Amino acid sequence: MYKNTERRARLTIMSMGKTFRHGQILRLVTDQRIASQEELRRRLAAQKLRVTQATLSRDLQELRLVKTHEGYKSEAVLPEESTPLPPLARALGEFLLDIRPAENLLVLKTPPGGAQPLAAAVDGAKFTETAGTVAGDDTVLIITPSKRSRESLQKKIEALVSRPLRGRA
Amino acid sequence: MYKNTERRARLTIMSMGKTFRHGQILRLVTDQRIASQEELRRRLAAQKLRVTQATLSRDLQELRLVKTHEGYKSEAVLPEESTPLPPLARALGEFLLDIRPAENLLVLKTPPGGAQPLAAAVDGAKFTETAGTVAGDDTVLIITPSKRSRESLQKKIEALVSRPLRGRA
DNA sequence: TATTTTTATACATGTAATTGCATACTCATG
DNA sequence: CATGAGTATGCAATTACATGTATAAAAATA
Repeated sequence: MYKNTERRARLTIMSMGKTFRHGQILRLVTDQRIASQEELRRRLAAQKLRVTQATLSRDLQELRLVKTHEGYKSEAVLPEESTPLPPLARALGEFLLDIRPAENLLVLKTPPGGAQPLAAAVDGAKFTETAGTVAGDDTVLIITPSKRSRESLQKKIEALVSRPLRGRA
Repeated sequence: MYKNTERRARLTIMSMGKTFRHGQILRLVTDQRIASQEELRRRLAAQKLRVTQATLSRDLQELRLVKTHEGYKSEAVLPEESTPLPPLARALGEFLLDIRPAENLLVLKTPPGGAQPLAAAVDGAKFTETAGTVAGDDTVLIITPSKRSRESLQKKIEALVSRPLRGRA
């Protein structure tokens, strides 16, 4: 199912609520501590997504989120707190040519063909500041919610660049 | 109604139908020369997949396979041709995972590969607020002239998402 | 262990998706 | 322009989904 659960979103108006809701659940769950399905229900309701606890129980199951002492987490990332930086540091070292801030945007320049892999690495790092990334051939555009968050992100990236990768950061 | 055992079981049954058939069609079509839907029907029937020509006509359309002098081919590898634009509401339902406002930009997140079709649908809607759109793999960036216009556009999109076209719980 | 809180499920219901059938449409030929 | 092969589509029956309600099961607490 979903995408089959997997990959393919169902083409239905009905699932419109479901697909988006799943995305929201993932977002809520990853940046804050949701202690119960009831709490999650309230959070969603606060943004006009009104469903019952029963539905959330099913959603969490489909999303394979499990409850831990710190809220719901993806079972996949449970084993170990992923390694966000190494891949990014390497990608930056290999591709980054320039960093150009622009208000709430951060533009990364690379040699031709380097944008996609670098963008993938940036995505993989899952910075909380990034609202999204778009990559062309030699340019990666990172969108952040505000100028402030862009500055924060920029510092992190610059730190990775100036200090070549070494063991875990 | 059937006795539901488990949600996953149903899904499996479902995908065994259409999804599996689609996979078989792709396989057959890529290694041999299928000259007609009737021939395809016979080939599938030979492996216990019995459906009518009408169904195959629909399948081929969904798989975006077009007929050429050498049988059915994926349109993707053929000279470009515009794909019918899915209505925005439908595209949103199928792909939209999250909406992230950022100053005068609106970032729409989708599952991998969903950005292009969703962006096409957004373009098709011809909102007066959009100055332009850019799409990567799983991110659609909509640029608007101002924060104000972004807010306006955001509301319109949110309305399409949270409120199904036809009444529903 | 009893009580309360939280999560999972059987069931019913409303919708949407899938598919076969019959038939219309298309296009190349004679 | 009639014919026939091949393809598309309106309609109806069937099947599958999503979700709420009510309630059971499980977990946490007292």
